[in-house]
Amino acid sequence: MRLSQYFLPVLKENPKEAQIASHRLMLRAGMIQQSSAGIYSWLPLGLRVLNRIEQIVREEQDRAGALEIKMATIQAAELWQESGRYDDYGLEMLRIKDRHDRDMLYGPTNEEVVTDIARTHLRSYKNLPLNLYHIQWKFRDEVRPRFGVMRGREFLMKDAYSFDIDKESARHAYNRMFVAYLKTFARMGLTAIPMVADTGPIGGDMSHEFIILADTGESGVFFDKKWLDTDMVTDIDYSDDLQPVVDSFTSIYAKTDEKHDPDNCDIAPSDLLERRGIEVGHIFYFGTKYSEAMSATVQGADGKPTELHMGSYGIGVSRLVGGIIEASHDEDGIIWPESVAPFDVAVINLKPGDEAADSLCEALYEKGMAAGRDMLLDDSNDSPGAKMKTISLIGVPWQIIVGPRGLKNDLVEVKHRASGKTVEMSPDAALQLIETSGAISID
RNA sequence: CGGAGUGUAGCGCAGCCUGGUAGCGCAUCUGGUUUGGGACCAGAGGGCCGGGAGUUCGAAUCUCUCCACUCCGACCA
Repeated sequence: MRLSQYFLPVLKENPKEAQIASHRLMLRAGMIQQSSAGIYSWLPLGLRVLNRIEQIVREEQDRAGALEIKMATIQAAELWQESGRYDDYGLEMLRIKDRHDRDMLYGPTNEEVVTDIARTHLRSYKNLPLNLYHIQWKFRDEVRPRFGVMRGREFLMKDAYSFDIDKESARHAYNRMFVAYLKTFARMGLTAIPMVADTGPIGGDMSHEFIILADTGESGVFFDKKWLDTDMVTDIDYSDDLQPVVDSFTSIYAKTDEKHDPDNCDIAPSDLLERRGIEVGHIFYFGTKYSEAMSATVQGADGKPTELHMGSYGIGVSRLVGGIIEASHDEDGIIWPESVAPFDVAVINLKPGDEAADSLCEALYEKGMAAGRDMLLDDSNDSPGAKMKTISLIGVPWQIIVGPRGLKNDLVEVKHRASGKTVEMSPDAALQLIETSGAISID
């Protein structure tokens, strides 16, 4: 992408309403624009990041054996009346009437719809296990939206729903999602700690929240300091027995403040840390709560109708955009992990109009694109200082700076955003770096 | 939903107390000069001062009333 042809409305000044870093930086980097309280439009740069995060989530769900569907945003009230939640859910649910005066709603979650799909098509235990997920916009009419996309009313969520014949089998589904979440968040460069959590209004007895640590987080959490040194990357294969992996992670103390009991906590006070955190995922098993209410049964091996055992597994996709920024930024702006960055490499032409600089930038840009990298070419006429500020603000991981200083010696400068390191190298070496971006060090 | 605030140019703000022709910085446009960390000079455009109703000769300013947004708390991917 050429910056001169892009839509990147960066702000020099801090919007007054943005109190936390991620909100402030998303507005300043031109990623989002507020539409109304807790509702945002995603501008080109923000959408790139959102899409990359969504894609990582999708890939890991697919690898874990879940199947992608897409359920509607608008749902009929009847299904919710059947489950009993139409009256329970409260004012958070946005209720709508259609032209026939039928009660509809904008889905805040999808248990009812997916259970309806399951009961329609699942007839035998031989159809199981099954895990269906979708990545769809939700609406919850929060009392107090805040922190930009971290607590919006409209938000993008991945929600998966597992169907099994019994609790033991459901436990396997739960473990697969547990491991999938470890892999998903690790790919985004996050340390997301699985914590024993309250099950909330949905109920159930097996639940973990995945929480990334941040001072601005809304959840109070208590955990063993061992977590800070725990490697969250797991390369276990789904064909292996996942229980030991899950056990090894869940054996280290970590609970949200709702579940933590200071008088009944089995680790030494000196090992216990209290912090704030951002909930980016939540998995739970809720048994037959919905299958019972909605008569979702299959025929078991004994020939008798058996209620489905279900679990649901959410990831706040749009919230992750803010969460990653909270975890990774400095005074100059965002520092994107390479896996979710909107662009891989920025080529910054500090002397546009200069024939040598122009042609070198073009060559680097074109070759980078040909190598499959997402390139951003800053071919604008902004001052050098403004260019450097903008590129740092939007957090492109690698910057190739082309200007008169280097040109004299036929060199360019390569800057690594995360480390702040800058080195001079030949254009060929820079090109090689582009092609292997992330795989080599600039030391 | 309780408490506290804010609405004036695209963004950030002043003016309001004490009523009298709408201001500043940034951004934008034109011309010129610049070019290694948010450039400089000269000029220009851009506003129903959140909406409505009052008081007044006269309202951004005073009164009432809606609306929107923000912050602090209780609730949530």
